[in-house]
Parts: sequence; structure tokens; C-alpha cells
Amino acid sequence: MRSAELAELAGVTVRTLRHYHQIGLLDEPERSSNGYRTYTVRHLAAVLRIGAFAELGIPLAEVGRVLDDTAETARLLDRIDDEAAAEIERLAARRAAIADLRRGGASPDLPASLVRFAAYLSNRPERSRHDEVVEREQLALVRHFSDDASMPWLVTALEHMSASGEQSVALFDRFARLDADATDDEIDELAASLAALVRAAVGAEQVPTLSARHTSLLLEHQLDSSTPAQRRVLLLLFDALDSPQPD
Amino acid sequence: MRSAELAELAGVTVRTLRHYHQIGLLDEPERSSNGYRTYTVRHLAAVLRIGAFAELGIPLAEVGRVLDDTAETARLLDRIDDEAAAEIERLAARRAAIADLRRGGASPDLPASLVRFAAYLSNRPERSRHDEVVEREQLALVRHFSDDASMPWLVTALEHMSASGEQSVALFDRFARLDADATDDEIDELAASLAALVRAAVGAEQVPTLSARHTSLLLEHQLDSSTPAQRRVLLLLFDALDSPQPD
DNA sequence: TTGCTCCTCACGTCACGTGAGGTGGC
DNA sequence: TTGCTCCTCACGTCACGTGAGGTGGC
Repeated sequence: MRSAELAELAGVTVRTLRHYHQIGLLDEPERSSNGYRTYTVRHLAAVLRIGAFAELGIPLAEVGRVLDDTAETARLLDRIDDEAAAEIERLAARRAAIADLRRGGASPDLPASLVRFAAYLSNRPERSRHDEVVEREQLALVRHFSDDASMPWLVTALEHMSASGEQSVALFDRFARLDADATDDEIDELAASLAALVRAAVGAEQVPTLSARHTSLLLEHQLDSSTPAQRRVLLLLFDALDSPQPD
Repeated sequence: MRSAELAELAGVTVRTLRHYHQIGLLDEPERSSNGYRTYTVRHLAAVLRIGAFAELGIPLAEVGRVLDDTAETARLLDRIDDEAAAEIERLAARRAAIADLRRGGASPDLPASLVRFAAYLSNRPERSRHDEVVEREQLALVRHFSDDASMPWLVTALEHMSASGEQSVALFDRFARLDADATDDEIDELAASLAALVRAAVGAEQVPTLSARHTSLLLEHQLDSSTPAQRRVLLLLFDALDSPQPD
């Protein structure tokens, strides 16, 4: 029989047959006078056997070695079974993550623990496109760092703020819309208010270490994304948070 | 920060960063005077965001399009979820097949319904290496064809034979060891005995169609693998099976 | 001459891994 | 000079898919 017929009988493409030839898995058959390959039933059997091993996940490069070696096959299948189990777990975890996203209506790069905080931010009036981008980046950073020892206070604080309602939204809004020609008084007052908000959210006994590697990266990101006036507020805020609480 | 530091913070390799640059997913940062890339926290955030989408199974070629498009992301995730479900099923089926093989101690290319028959064949005394190869090929063919309409009688017959014990093994053994100078009488007798065995196994009312495509391929395979004396037996056998039963 | 089947290269896929060969500052 | 870090190509991976360009017999 010719290539097309063998391929159809075996349920593969002609290209697959060629590939098996190329990697030495399948003997080249005789050629007829016009150069066409003329396969036999034995070729069909060979293709089917190769296919059976391949379907189990044995790489073609190994199939040749194990076609007639039951012990080797069993060893390989042990490994493949483990890999399949691991892959199933990966995929199941992925599906679970997707299901979570659907429930929360959130974006893949949002930390699950901060979905509420993200929603809270998006409620802010006059949130610009640029604000959104910056927020997304920050949340991605927090998410990635959230297993870090220096992080829990931040997550706690953000959660707490998102529960504290309109008052804190108003503060963030003032910060976001801070004028370039804001007076020193305005800036002092805003920094103090934010410091108070953070302290209240964190709890007085937990002193965040702003100099920790991951934390300082977050602060750096915030500074990078701020206007000069905002930067002045932030520096005052960091100072206030770093110094012992006035009582 | 430099490449190595960014890579470590993000939990990826430097090569991954380069790859993201190459496909235009990640902005090239400034270079320092020695040509080293100097990344910012924003690059870190970008890498983390890309990674979050990639981990969910979104191809990098799509990540760029959906980074800021929640609706598109949701649509993509629907597809990916379906694909993940299908892949899990494939892998689970593979694991089930491997578990079956372990229980039966069989080879991957054996039809599950013929494990007993294969074991039965392997009990034959003086089974040569060549016999084994031929048997394996035949079983692979039967397995692949076993959903064909012309096939059930064969599977039934083989099953039945494997239950019929030593008598039939002895017949197969006589066939396998048939001498090149066997007499016509010996050949006639063996063909008749085999025909009787097959008829008994199949059941009288089921007349197999030896000319059906898949069946004739099996016969062709058997003929190809036989000695001239065996071929004579087989042709007599096929004739006997094809003609109405003398009564 | 037109169709059909078969043939042989050979590039593309996907997300990087892995050298090879070279440079600049300590 | 030796080490270290970074750089830029560029090939390899895995099992084929997909043209491109050509041939032989009806």
C-alpha cells in the first residue's frame, strides 16, 4: 500500500510517517518504479505499536529503545505517571485560580487577598488611567512579596483601610489630586492625616520596617510614580512612620 | 538594578527577561556607561504582571494584548479553562491506562481485551523470538481494528481459545513448528483441526467475512510471517472457513 | 494540457536553555 | 593577569504542520 493508505489505516498523517522515518523509528519500505513508497501490513503494525507507546506519553526518542523491553517500559511509565500526576495538579491549580478570578471579577495579577482593596481603589472618583496603571503595578508587587516577612503589616493595613470606608478614600483622593503649588501647610496636614490613617490601620504595636528590601522597593515605586508635591508628602509620611509615635 | 538582581527578585532567569524584550513584552531599560541594563521597580512590576498571566496559561504572544483588557482576559481564560479541562482528561485517561497495564503486567500495545490471550500465547513451549515479534504485531493490528464491524468474531474467538486450554496450545505449537517437508496429509489434517477449533470458538452461526478490509490485512500479515509449509496450511484453513460448513 | 498523487527539502511552532565568544572594572 | 558580571548572537528543544517546488501516469 502507498503512504496515504497506510496513514489512513493507522489514523495518522503522511507527515507523521515521514517523521518516524526521519528519526529512524520506522523502516523505509521498498519503492515502486515511480519512487512511491510501498508499505506492507508489517509497517502498519509498526506504526500502530509506535502510536500506542506515544499515546501513553513516551517520547519518540525513547520508543525505539522500549518497543521490545517490557522492564524498561515499566520504568519509563512510572516516571511518566508521576509527571502526569504533577501536570494534572498544575492544571487543576490553574483552573482553581481561574474560577477564583471569575468569582471576584478581578485581574490575574491581583493578589487574592487584596481583591477588596482593589475594588475599593477603583471606587475613587476621578481616578485617571495613569492612576490605574500605577495601582496595578503596586498590587502586583505586593502580591509577589506577600510571603515576605516584612509584608504582612502592609496587607493588613490595606485590608483595614478598605474596610474603613469613605474617609480614607477621601484622603487618597486628596493625595491623588494634590496641586503642584500646594502650600507647606497643606502638605504637612495631608502627611499627618495619612500617617494617622496608616497607624490606625496597622495597629500601634506593629512598627513596619520601611527599610526592608521589599518594602523599600514598594516605596521606591510609589515615589517614582508621584508628582513632586506628592513626593514631599510621601517623604514626610515615611519620616513620621519611621520615628517613634508621639504620644 | 541590574539584570541578575531583577531576575532574582522576580523569580525568573535572565534569559527570560531577554526573551520578554525580544518579543516586545518588556520595555528595554536604560543602559549604564558599560552597556549594562539598569532596570527600575516598574520593570519588576511589569515582569511580575507578565508572569501572573503566563502562569494562568495565557500565551506570551497574547499577554501584551490583554495586560490592560479585563474583558479580553476573561474571554481568553474561558478558552484556557476548557483546554485545561480537556488536557486533564487526557492525562487522567493516560494514568488510567498505565494503571491497567500495571495490573495486567502487559505491554502498551496489547489490546486490553486480549491480555489473557497474549498470556496464553506466551505459555506456548519453544516460542521463538520471531514468534513473539509476529504475535505482538498481530495483537497491535487486532487492537486497532477491534472497533471495526468485521472484528468482534475474531476477538470472541481468541478469547474463547485462550479459555479452551492445552488442547489449542498444542495445535498452535504444531503449526509453529511445522516442518518444511511436511506431507500433504499432515498439512490437511492440521488445517482441518484448526478449522474445527476456530468454528468451535466462533460459534457456528457467525460466519466471519474473511474478505473484509481489516480482516484481510490480518490474514496478509499472517501469511507474510509464515513459512511455505505454514502458508499451505493457512490457505486450506481460509478455504475451509470461507466455504459453508459440511454437515 | 489538466488533475491527481506522490516526492523532497526546509522553515515554523513555544518559551526559553545552553553554550560560544567577547567586554569592562576590580 | 585572573575573576566576575554582563553582553550579543545563535543553535537546540519536540512532534510534527505547512507550504514550496517538482515529478510521473492517466
